Amino acid sequence: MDITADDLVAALRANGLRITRARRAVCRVMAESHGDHVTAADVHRRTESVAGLSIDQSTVYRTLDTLEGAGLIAHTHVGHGASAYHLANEAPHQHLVCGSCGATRGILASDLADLLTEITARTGFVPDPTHFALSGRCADCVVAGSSPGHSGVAEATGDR
Amino acid sequence: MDITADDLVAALRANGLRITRARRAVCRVMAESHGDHVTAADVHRRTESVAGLSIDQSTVYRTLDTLEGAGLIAHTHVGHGASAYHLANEAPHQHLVCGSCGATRGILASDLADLLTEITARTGFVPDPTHFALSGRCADCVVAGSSPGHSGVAEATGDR
DNA sequence: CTGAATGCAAACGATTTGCACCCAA
DNA sequence: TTGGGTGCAAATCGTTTGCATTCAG
Repeated sequence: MDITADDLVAALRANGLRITRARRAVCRVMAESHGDHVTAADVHRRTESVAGLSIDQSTVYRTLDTLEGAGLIAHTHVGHGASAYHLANEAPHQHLVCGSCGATRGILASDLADLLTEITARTGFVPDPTHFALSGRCADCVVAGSSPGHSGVAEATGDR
Repeated sequence: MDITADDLVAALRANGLRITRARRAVCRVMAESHGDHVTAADVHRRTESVAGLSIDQSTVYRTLDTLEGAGLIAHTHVGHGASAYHLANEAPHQHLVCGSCGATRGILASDLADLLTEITARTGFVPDPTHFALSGRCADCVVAGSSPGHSGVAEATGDR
């Protein structure tokens, strides 16, 4: 059930959108990115290597936007830096970003169902865990790193 | 136990840092901001009205950075836009940002303890709920707005 | 007196936008 | 043919940085 570039293109066509070289290239990159998160810059870079053609960065943004509008991809704010785009058919997951080493891992939203329900129960707010990352410290850094909880001084969170 | 501008200044002095007009002004603004989140731009604007003196935006950033380094304030990434600074003595809270109306509210981190513990248990990852906001839909927008979960198309999250 | 802080201006990365040109339908 | 897409360049927003000047200690 992996989505292919053709699936994406077909979906665009179905939405009455035009199929251009640039869109084909971005669809291809996104389909092949399958599984990991790519930034707009990544997509731009990859269209060159994958499709061997140079499309403008602004076109990449516009195309990603179009794909997102069509519900084919989604993006997540992984902290400070650039947004991460991924296929919309991936299982919804919360991104966990380590403030110390920068590592990113995901946890299935379904595994957080209880938590999310609790937030809703308590506040009426319905969280969308997929859209913003959650910062913290990964297991490795917790073990290796300076333990938090010292002189009442805020812990550096790794971003800037 | 509200922190005053003098407390902040004293803390800076205790850290061996110099007390300047700019720092005094930022301390005052932060102390008075007590309770809400202010952006660097807010601070800049308020130093003008509150202290009647114009300090450079870069100095505001540097000073906020200094205060943060001293553990006196902290900042949160409330989505797409500018970071929100607040006094470090506030109870740790997770920010909830409504993707529809932009409203922000907080939920005490202590209320999420179970959830956070669960994430750690499952992944080894120790989340810091204070540093990134969580997006979703506030109670009002859930009632009023289009219900999520339609044709498999990703829901607009309100940012861009 | 001396280095830590400042102001200024310029540079930054991510993203958006205006506009003339071009090509998919 | 025609307007939806594109490339290009310039603008935006939030933030940082280099450098000469200033001032707190």
